[in-house]
Amino acid sequence: MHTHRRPPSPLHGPDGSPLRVLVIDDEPDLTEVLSGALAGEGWEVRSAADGTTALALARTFRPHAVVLDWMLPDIDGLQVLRQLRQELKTVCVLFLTARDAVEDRIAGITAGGDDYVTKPFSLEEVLARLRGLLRRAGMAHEPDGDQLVVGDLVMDEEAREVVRGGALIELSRTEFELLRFLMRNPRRVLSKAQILDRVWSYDFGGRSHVVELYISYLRKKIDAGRTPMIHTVRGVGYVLKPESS
Amino acid sequence: MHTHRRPPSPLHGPDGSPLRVLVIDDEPDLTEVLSGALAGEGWEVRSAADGTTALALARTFRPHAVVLDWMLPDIDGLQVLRQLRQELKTVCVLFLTARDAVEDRIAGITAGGDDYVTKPFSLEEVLARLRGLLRRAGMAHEPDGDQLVVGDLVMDEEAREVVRGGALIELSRTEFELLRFLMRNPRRVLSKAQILDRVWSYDFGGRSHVVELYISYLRKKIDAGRTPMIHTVRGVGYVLKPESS
DNA sequence: GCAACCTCTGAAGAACCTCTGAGCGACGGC
DNA sequence: GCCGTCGCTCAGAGGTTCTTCAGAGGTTGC
Repeated sequence: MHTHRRPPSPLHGPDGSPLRVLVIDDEPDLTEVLSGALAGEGWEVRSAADGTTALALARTFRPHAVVLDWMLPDIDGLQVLRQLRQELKTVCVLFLTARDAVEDRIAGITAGGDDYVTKPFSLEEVLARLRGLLRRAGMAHEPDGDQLVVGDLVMDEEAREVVRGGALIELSRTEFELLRFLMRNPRRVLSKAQILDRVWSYDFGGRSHVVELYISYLRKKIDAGRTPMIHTVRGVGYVLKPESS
Repeated sequence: MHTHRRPPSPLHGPDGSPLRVLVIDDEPDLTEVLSGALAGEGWEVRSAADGTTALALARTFRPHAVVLDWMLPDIDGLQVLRQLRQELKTVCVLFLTARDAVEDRIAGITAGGDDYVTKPFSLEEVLARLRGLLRRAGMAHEPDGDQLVVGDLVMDEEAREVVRGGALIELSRTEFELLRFLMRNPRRVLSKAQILDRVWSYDFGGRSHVVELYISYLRKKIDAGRTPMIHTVRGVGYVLKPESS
């Protein structure tokens, strides 16, 4: 299911070992999906459903990154964070929180280099944030920094800027995430289901043609009056590729 | 080019070794956040929760700078300072004190080149003070001195002066710190949470739209009638960037 | 103690984004 | 070629997010 990306090339940390991530969440479905996606990106994944198990596991697994649900059955998220920090000196933590739990004071989290994502989130968002954390922590993920390039189309993820042939292109949030997903998988046909799974939040009941709609928005902004880069593969999905092929 | 990319790059002292800072504070949350932020700026960080531990640690760790809470469970801050001074000849000390605590006594101390910040403080404030101390002590932090430049916008941190296109701009304290944070991260989208975590004090329960408000103040002063440099990225945050993109 | 200034709150309105439904067009099989 | 299916796009409702105003309360400096 999650086989996009050159499948089994594991990511590597600065020490040469493959990058390890620990997913801590008590909703089995969510854990499943997250783990799958992360594994598909080349991470070595483990998961735990509560804080105690997680901490025990972390001791031997020694993850480079942790995806941590703020609400756990046993221990509170901040506690887990502190413990983790104490035992592993360099670890990046990405929190998952309910939208209105932000008020519960996650203050200071982002200042310490960590980050958080509010539910419901899209996989793209989680993966992107994680990449950002890693990059900032110096465990280079992609060597070429935060520039995504396909043909004359360039995306700067940090600045959230997209440029084609020198012209700056304004994108909405969803448009941006869709394009990012396409650009991360150039020359590869992505099905609408795949796109929906990655770009839209996991609880989206999408019955309608959202993907087509947003593809059409993107085309208007990106392909407008130029040689098109977004191609439809009838009955299968869409591909993004530079003209030359 | 000019951009200060988030350093995985450690800071370096005059002797070439990475800059070391020791955080001495007995509130775990605060220590956590401070350490995280400092590490994120490229410091090598250690922390201690009381004076005795701190002094022992300092002996082997030999920090270039120390962030020291005035109120410690065991020894009094002044004592610690004296001891530190005796064992490390060149060390910069930044005190953390309660607002109404013994300002006069501390005033004497700062004469020695050290500095202090009163609680509750913002991370920006602590980090900036620390940079100032280092610079004054000759352990150059940023080679280009204390000028922040983004496009035609210039900030002199020491003088607390901001100029755009030749015109001097008056800013309140919060406005200044917000702008400084933006200017330290040009062309990079900062989320409201990040801004809140850095610019507002750590104990701020901020429920309302303070960030938006202050962004609007800044815009009125900085972008007024010019090509805007502060841009909203809907659903994500704000970016500061010079026009030429 | 007063004036000047600053910070934050609440609320209202504006701007913007997302998704739905529907109609039309394009493609491919027969 | 004709028809059915699949894909494209329009227009708009509804929701979310941003902006700004006006003012209360606090702080600072005189």
